[in-house]
Amino acid sequence: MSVQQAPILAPNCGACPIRHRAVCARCEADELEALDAIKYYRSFEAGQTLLWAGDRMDFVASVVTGVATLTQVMEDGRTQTVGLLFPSDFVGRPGRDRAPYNVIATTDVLMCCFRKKPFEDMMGRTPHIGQRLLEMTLDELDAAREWMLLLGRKTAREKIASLLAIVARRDAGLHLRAPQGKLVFDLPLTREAMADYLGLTLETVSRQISALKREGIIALEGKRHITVPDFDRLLEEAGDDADGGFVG
Amino acid sequence: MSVQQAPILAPNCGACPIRHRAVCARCEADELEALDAIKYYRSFEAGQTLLWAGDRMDFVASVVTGVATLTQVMEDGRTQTVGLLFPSDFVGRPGRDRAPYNVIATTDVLMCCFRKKPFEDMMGRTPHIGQRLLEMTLDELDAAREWMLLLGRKTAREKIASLLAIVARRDAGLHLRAPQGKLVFDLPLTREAMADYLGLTLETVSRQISALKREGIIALEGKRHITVPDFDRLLEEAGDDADGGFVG
DNA sequence: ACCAATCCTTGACCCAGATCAAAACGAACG
DNA sequence: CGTTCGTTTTGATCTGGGTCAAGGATTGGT
Repeated sequence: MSVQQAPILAPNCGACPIRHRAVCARCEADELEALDAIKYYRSFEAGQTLLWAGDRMDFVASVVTGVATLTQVMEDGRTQTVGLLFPSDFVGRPGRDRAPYNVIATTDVLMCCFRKKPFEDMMGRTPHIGQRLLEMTLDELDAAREWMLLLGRKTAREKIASLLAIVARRDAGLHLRAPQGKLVFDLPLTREAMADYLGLTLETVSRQISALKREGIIALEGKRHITVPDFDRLLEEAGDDADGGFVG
Repeated sequence: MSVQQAPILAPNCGACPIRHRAVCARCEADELEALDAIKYYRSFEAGQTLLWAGDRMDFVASVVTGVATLTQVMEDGRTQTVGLLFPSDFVGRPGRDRAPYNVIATTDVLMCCFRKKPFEDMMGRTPHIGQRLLEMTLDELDAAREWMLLLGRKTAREKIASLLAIVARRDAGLHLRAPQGKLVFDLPLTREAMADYLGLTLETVSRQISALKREGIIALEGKRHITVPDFDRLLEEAGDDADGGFVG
């Protein structure tokens, strides 16, 4: 929770949080400066809850490094993760002041924060930030709906393959283009966190990962370090059509 | 598909599509007029596909009467509905020109359409329409995430109860407040459409509805007409906490 | 080096919901 | 009115993934 100096922020964090997701071509120098003036950093440890559902939220932020989840919990404890936050993803909603979900760091996380009031003022003055925000929200909506298909209709194996494909893509440097061929990355989630995102139990996650490994679709070294020899093959297992899913 | 004169449009359709969802307090008279000038109506029959995924979409629209679904289909035919559109709901996304999902009328539907170009121009001129659109998109995102919890973690019975609760609420006149006590409405979906939305098979949907009926939680007359003697009881079955879910 | 705490894997068994099959119910139509 | 076609219900059976239980690995603390 310590406030700290900015570390190496390229290429994910400039002054402008909007730029985190994709370059905001129309961000003017003076706008960037204005944002610069109100930003601050916070870091969190793996496993920490950054924010509880219902908490007052007086800032918006974007992830600089690490991965966090948005998670919903029923009274009886059943848990569903409804979003994954990678570096460059945005948290918080202008105009709303309560967090709707638990936000949990699944690895160590560094966030770039802006107090909400000045950020909203800023939004009012520079309309294309609002436009960019609408676009990002539409992307998230598409991602959520893609995930609904996964939760409602995919098999356990397809679910796992889909998740691996998404993490691989995001890890491989935020390109929108699907990477080809061999790919190496670290899983930023425990088996349990994967299960919560996929609507499965951790045992099923473990079994399916073992199966994919046994069949040579992935290789793993330790519990978290994954090698995908043939990314297209993985996509086939994911049951995605053609373009292989979303980027949200 | 015929273009026709405006029927009784109160309270769902004025000139301003933004007003459909909730009153847009800041819509000026001249803005409403401007929108009026570019709107037109289209009607569709139950079962008709209004729009195929991938279609070029040169308009935005809002539902005036009837219900439609947003549906995703995998190559092998597995189908998942990712959104329900009730009267006052908005379709289409400024800045994107392809429909991402099939849009299917599940009852006869009347849409109020605006050609995209003029609508976007209009948005550029009146920034609070953009703000309202962002807010509506955030609502949809919340709804999608609520549904992810349902798809990932709820039992078949809870899924059915949740869907009935949502339809009942929307049908009962678009109040945000949960209605109390007795409630009567018509299901705008076939068993199959319900199954596609809930991630179930139609047989399971049928069985669970029969079970709820047998236990007196609902009564039905014909296949579609439903009476809920005690709405709070239904909410309990839905497994929602306190406020009982979403409005999106 | 040992212990405790996490996290992960694997096995045995079970059950909610899928699948397969058939019959009942309307509504539309000659 | 009988026929047809789409929708819904119900029954019988199967199975993917959940549940329960036992051990491994890995890490960090003392």
